[in-house]
Amino acid sequence: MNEDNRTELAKGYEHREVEARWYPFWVERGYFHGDEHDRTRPPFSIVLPPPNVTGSLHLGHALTATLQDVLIRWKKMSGFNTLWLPGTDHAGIATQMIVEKELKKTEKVSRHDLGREEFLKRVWAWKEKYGSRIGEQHEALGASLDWDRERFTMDEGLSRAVREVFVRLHEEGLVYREKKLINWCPDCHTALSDLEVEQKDAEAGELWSFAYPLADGSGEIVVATTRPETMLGDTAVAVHPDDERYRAIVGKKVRHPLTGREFPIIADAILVDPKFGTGAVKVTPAHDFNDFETGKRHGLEQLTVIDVSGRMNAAAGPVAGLDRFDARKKVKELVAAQGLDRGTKAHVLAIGRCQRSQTILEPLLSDQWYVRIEPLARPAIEAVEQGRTRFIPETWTNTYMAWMRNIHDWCISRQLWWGHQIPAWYCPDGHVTVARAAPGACEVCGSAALRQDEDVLDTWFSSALWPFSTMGWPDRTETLRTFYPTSVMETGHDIIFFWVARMMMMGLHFMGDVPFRTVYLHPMVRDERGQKMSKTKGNVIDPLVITEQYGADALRFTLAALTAQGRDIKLAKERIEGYRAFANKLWNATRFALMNLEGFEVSSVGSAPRTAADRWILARLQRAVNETIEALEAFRFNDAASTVYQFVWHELCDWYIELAKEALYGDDPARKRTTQAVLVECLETTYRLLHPFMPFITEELWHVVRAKVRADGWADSILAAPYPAPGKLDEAAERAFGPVIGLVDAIRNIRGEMSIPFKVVLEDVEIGSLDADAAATVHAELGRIHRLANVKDAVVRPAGTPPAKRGASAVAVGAGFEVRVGLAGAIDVQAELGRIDKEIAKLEQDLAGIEKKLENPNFVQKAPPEVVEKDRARAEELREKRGKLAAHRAMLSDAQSTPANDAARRESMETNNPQDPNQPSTPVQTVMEQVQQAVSTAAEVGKAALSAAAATAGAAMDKMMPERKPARKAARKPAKKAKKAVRKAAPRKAAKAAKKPARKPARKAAKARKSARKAVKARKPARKPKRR
RNA sequence: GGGCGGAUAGCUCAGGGGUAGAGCGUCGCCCUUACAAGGCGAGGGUCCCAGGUUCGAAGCCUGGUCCGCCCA
Repeated sequence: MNEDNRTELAKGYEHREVEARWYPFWVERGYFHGDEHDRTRPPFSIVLPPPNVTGSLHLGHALTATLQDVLIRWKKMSGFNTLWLPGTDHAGIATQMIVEKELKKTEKVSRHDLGREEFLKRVWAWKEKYGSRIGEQHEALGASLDWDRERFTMDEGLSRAVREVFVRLHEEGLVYREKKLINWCPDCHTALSDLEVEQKDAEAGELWSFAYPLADGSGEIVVATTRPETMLGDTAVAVHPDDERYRAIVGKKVRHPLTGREFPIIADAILVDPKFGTGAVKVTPAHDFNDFETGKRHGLEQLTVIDVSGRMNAAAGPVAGLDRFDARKKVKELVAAQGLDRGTKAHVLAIGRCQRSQTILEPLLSDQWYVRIEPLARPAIEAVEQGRTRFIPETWTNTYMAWMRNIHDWCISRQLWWGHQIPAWYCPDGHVTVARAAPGACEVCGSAALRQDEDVLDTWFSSALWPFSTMGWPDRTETLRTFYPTSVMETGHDIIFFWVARMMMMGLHFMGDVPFRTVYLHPMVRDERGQKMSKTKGNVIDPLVITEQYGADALRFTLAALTAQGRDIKLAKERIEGYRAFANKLWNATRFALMNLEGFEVSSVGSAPRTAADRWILARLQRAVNETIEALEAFRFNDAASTVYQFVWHELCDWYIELAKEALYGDDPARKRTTQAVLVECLETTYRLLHPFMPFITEELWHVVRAKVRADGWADSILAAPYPAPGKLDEAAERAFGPVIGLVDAIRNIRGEMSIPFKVVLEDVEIGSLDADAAATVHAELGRIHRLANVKDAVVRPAGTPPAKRGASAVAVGAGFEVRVGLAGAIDVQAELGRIDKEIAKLEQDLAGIEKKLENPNFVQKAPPEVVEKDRARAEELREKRGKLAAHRAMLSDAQSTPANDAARRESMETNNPQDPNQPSTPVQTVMEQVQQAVSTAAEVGKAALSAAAATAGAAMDKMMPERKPARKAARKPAKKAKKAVRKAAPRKAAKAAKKPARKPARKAAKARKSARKAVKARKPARKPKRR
């Protein structure tokens, strides 16, 4: 590792080089290892939701990995004994299908050609080959997984846990085998659980009616169906018991027109809706779930007419051997031929499809294994009711509860080869022996001729055990003792039923405690058009592609920043680019620091006291730390990310680094040293704060700075360093610096509005209307103000004194300060006056709104006193500001030059030979004339620049001068900025309470304006287009 | 059919009874020696609609429209 000697950085952040360096470093030093013997630190554990072993991670997995790694790294740095346990899932159906497909393609063989044993060998080989990709992807993302504990659901240990659970549940009567109607996929040839059935959006189908003749020849009864082929399996016709139309024929028999079978007309209030169709329903107990239940109620025959492949079987008589959909047509023809067709109507219906193959499922009668779920669900409901496990976002609690309370027995057998073979053995007499290991003899008859059940268990059956099977259960391991229950289950909300609910049930049943204290369900990641990512749509993105292009830190930060509660994530590459820029920003901030830390060592703390700027940034840092931790604790990843982002970019970089240059480039060694110390403290703390989100770059920078400042006391890895601790906020320091920021903003704004380039030094600047504290701060920080606003020799008036009144100036009135920028000869006084009038009018409108509110006795009496007080203060602020502006207006008005003077000035400008505008120290008066010329010309050509061409544009300018854009809002905007500055400087609540200039009118006035606008807009034909 | 969520700036979205926010994009200026993956400044809102509660509603309640998702 060469990280310890480098003390310089490349000009831009190169993620590839940096990211390659650190993962091996962390792994080799064992930072990811959870210590099951450590009882000194509190445990914090997460089990990684195991991805499908033969799959490849997509961005949903990247989100999972990111959020969990954020939690783990944060907790680890916060002193917890962390464990993040990785692993993969054998994903029965999916994997088997992939391998079968591949075998068909490459070797042109089916699994049946190979035989079970050989096929399983192939799957294992496949797993070995592709399973490693998931590891590489996690590595690229920086996931701090404890690889020593990596597990696979088909490992011997986990398989043992599966058998143990199955056997115990069987012993307890909670696992049973029964012949019932199940969802069958004719394509995958397996049973599915209810959850694996996808109800697609309503599909267009048709409702076909036909008549069953009564067996006694006394008439007919018309029934309707969406599945004509199943009529061959009909064993009853049902009507509603209260239906007068059919009362007389209930109990009679009908004769099947195609097979001649006779079966009864029954009355059933549950199945039949008399208002639907003819009010008579055909009943097919072996091919419809409702009919199955009806059949049980009435003791009807269950006649299976469709086989496991979806073909009509021998019992289907005239259509035997046909595919079910071909049979559908044929049946209609045959029935029509007998004159019994009673018409077809279009009908929209929901069709259940196989989650894997999208094949239309067939309800099929067969022997399957089930888990009796109600006894398991009850404790899982109670645990959540009692708050032993809580859901975040909370809204998922309802979803969980609703499903748990309405849960059906779980069909767990699958007619697959890839999976945990069911530990049940059958003797020739059909007795079942369930055992942990292959039994020698049938437990009923002692027969030794045993055959193991060929089916395997639902993959989710083994996943349900994941939180404890991975920790060594059924043995009572130290790992279980230390890390169970896990702290957080973090996964997508799409598997709340499949997985979360089942883990709850199994954990409670076998461990006697919930599997996790908190369930955080994250949103789904969609593409930038909001579409779900899927292989069929081809919009699946491999995280490796993104990490390669933008860096893992950028991807991680993006995902965290977009993870707000309650909405899906639309991932756009612009967003990732933005956060890559953020990484670069931090990189360069560090680069700047390194360039200015020559000779500085952490041990050599500066002797000069900290300045207001120093105290300000440290206070802001503490606030960022507190807010980040608060957000993390509430799983508000987006808030945490944006807090750090705002601090780093808009406070540390935009302000403090610029402020620091004053001292760093100055010649006061003590001040310089203090500044260096503060800068290092800010950066170093930022790295730690940011580390969980951006592990690579923070580790890199930490090491470089550590070497530069010889901080031998720092940990060997940032991951081993403590997370920044929450602390007391220094609101006084935050507030105290407000005027400095406000002033700089105000002057910059005047520059912007008046089109004065930064390079032009402002030589006539006066600061006033400060209170005593602010005046002291401004005095002390004047050098920095000069630098940031490019001002020379600004005059600070004594506390309480406004700037001197002087014409041809722009004035900004902010919260607690007033600044006058002299622009002799550069101001269009008339326009400036107009602007001020407008501004005053606006102020008055705002003021009127507030005053009206304050005059309302209801408001004053009923609103909380602090709200009233705030409005009073606001009103006072507005009045004060209005006063100042009015004074400025009067002064300008007095100084207003006559039209003749203006003309004379223009005249002289034309004949003047302009100086080089790039001369930095050109007096403002001269430069301003050139600027004006340039701007007025440029306004026409759309490109304002101080160019020689503009300067010599000559006579054309004369016409344009009057049209020159006035310095719009020069006074108002600084106020706005000042408001922002106060916000920046003060805590949000304090900022709210602080006096601030008002921009927004009271609600009523706003409403009035709104309706006025509305009236105007109403004339426009086009309304705002609907989103989406 | 039942349930849940969403509708806020051009886009993507935070927020949530007491001054409407961010990122990106747009416009103007600037290659000011940490960063052009940058700096400075600006513009941009019927917070879906209609009622109601309240001193005060974008937020709460009721109803509606549209869009998602889940369950049957």
